[in-house]
This record gives sequence, structure tokens and C-alpha cells, in this order.
Amino acid sequence: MPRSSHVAVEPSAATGLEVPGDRPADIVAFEAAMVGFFVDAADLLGVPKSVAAIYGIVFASPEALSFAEIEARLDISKGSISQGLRVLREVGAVKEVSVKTERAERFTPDVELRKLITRFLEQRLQRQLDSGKARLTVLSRSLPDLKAAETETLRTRLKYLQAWHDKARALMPVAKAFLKLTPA
Amino acid sequence: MPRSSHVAVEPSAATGLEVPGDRPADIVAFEAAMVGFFVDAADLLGVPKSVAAIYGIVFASPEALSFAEIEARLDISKGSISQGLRVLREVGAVKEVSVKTERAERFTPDVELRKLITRFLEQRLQRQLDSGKARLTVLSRSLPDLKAAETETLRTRLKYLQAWHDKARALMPVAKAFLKLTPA
DNA sequence: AGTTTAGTTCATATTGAATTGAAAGTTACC
DNA sequence: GGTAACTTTCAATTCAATATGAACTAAACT
Repeated sequence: MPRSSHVAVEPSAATGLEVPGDRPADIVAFEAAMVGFFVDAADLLGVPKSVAAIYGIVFASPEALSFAEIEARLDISKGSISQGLRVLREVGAVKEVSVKTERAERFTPDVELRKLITRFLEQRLQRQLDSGKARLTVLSRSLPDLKAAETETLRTRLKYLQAWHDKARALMPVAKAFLKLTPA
Repeated sequence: MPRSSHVAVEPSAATGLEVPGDRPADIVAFEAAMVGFFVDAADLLGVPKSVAAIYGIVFASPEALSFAEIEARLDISKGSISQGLRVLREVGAVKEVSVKTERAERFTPDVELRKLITRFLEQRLQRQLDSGKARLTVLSRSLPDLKAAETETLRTRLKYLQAWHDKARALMPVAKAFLKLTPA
């Protein structure tokens, strides 16, 4: 149960009406909106909410945040935060910043969204495209034998699939190049 | 439990080793591969397996298939088939073909993958882009007030997000145009 | 009218992914 | 080397998305 100024990691809604707790309302609201932004975007890509929320809260803070601060702001269990941070570090979405006087690590966004997106494209899409290619090969080798006309129908359909597949493959580099004309 | 020559709608695996049942093994194998292809592709896009499987089995048949045939070939419940077919009809992925001598409807792929893909792009991506845009507006209006330097950091981050967002928006039409240079 | 065939609906069951929380690990400091 | 602060691990749980199947509707034959 949210105890105070936790950012709701919930649905898409306006997320309004948080109990202000002890932190300034405007800041809490800003954080909520940011978390919402990333949560929405993430589930389009199939990334777990908690991970997106952690990224969002870190992104919304001008100062690097500690594990404890993230926990305090996000009503998410320690376990999830630990795992979420691991994922985010692995993909280079956040980086650790040590502060000499402190024990705990702190995290900031390792602002290279390009990396994240490229990585995503490569992993999910490229993989699917590759396995699809393999399957298509198998398919065209294993056309069952049927009446000529029927076989022809299937052959045509396969060609059609092929063409699409090729197009999808061709699109990837275009997309990447496009995204490379980047900002910051 | 699959009773005979059902196409397994399972994981990505080779799907091999089906009990041949009473239909020719080569056909069954071909169907399985086709279903596999679409199931894989679909779950990349977040489409339920059963829907993809139905499309696959229909796509793999040179002849339009009846509800009963789909059921017989796919080890999927009537309920799912009914719903799956509904979805597929709605998005124009399959069309009904009436055969005068028969009571039951039959289904063929309404081969316009372009439609499907475009539709997908528009619905999921465009929607997210639009809601994202709205959120970004809110965010920049509600920058909390903090020390100047901090506010500046946040403002920079927002600009950065903005830029990405714009780029994503710009990419959509490019992708569409690209896909429009189509085959068949 | 009644029976069979075809298909749909929807409450419930299944399943797999995400999340939790408590116990176990680390590391720094006394 | 003890203990407190911090973090990770992982078995159990929760939850949302899909799938199921029995009950129902509609149309087609007799």
C-alpha cells in the first residue's frame, strides 16, 4: 500500500490525486508524468512496467538517485527495483555514480536512448527476421505436392511472404540510419 | 489433447513429430511450418497465438477452409476459433467465401498484408505517439521549480525526449512509404 | 414443429510473466 | 570479527491475458 508520495505505476490515466506526503507536490506531479510517459512507451515495446517506472523516476530527477530514494518514490518492492536496475544497467540505460561520502550507489540516466532503441531493434526484430528467413526456406523446400494449380497458389503465396520479409529486412537499416541523425 | 494430425500451436520449436493421423504427412508438415511462421511473427507484434495460428492455417491452404476444417487442423477450441476469425475478418486478414452447395462459410486469406501492417502501425504506434506528445506537453508545462541548474538539467532532458519523439513521428510516414513499394 | 448443423457468447480455467518479500549475501565501518 | 547498511536472490504469489467449453442463438433441412 502506498504510504505517501509514491508515484502510482498504474494504468495510463492521469495519475492525479497523489497524497502529497512530505515532498513538494509539483515535483511529485512531474515525476508521475514522467513515469507515465515511460511506462506507456515501454509497454508498447513489451518492457515491464516496473523497469520503465524506475527509468522514469531516475530520468525525472536532476540529481542521481539512490536505491532507497527510488524505493521511496515508487511503491515498488526492493526485489523489483534490484532487478529493474540490473536490467537498466545491462542495457546501458542508467549508470552508477559513486559519491565519495556515501555508501550507496546512485543512478542517473545514461542518456543514450539511441543505444537502447538500436539494441531493441537488433535483438527483437533482427532475431525474428532471421528465424523467419529460415522458416521461409524450409517452407519453400517443403511445398506439399498437390494438383498443379494448388501448388501454384501456394508458391505464389510464399513468394509474396518472401517479398514482405525482404522488405522488412531492408527497412531496418533505413530506420537505424534515420535514427542516427540524432539530437543530443 | 491433440487427437491426430493437429498442428501444434506451440513454442518456436521444430514442431516435428506429429502423429500423421489421416492427412498426408507432407501437407501437415507444411501447415505446421506456416503456422509457426505466423505465430512467431505475431507475438513480436503482440497478437495472440491462436489468431496467428488461424491465419497461418488458412494461408497454408490453397482452398478456402471451413470453420470445421480449421478446428480439425488446429487443436484450438471452438470459442477461440470463433473469436479469432472475428478478429481476422475485422482487420481484413481473411475473407469469407460462400460456396453455394454448402451451408458453412469458408475462409481465405484476404491477401493484403499491407493493410494489416499499416493498420497495426497506425493503431498502436500512432496512438502511443499521440498520447506521448500530450504527456510531453504537460511535462514541459509542469517543470517543478528547483535551483536554476537543476531546472536546466530537466529542461535539457525534456528537449531530448522531444527530439526523439519528433523523430519517431517522422519515421512513420517514411516506413509507410517504404512498405508501399510493394510486391504483389 | 422438431431436429440437426453452424457459429457465438461468456463465465470460468489456464498459463506465463511480473512482482513480492523474506532470507541470504556483500561491503564498509567500528 | 561483529554489526549495521545496503543489495541481491529466488520461491511463492499475484495478475493479466488467453483459451476453454458448455449453454445458447440462428438458420437449414425433414
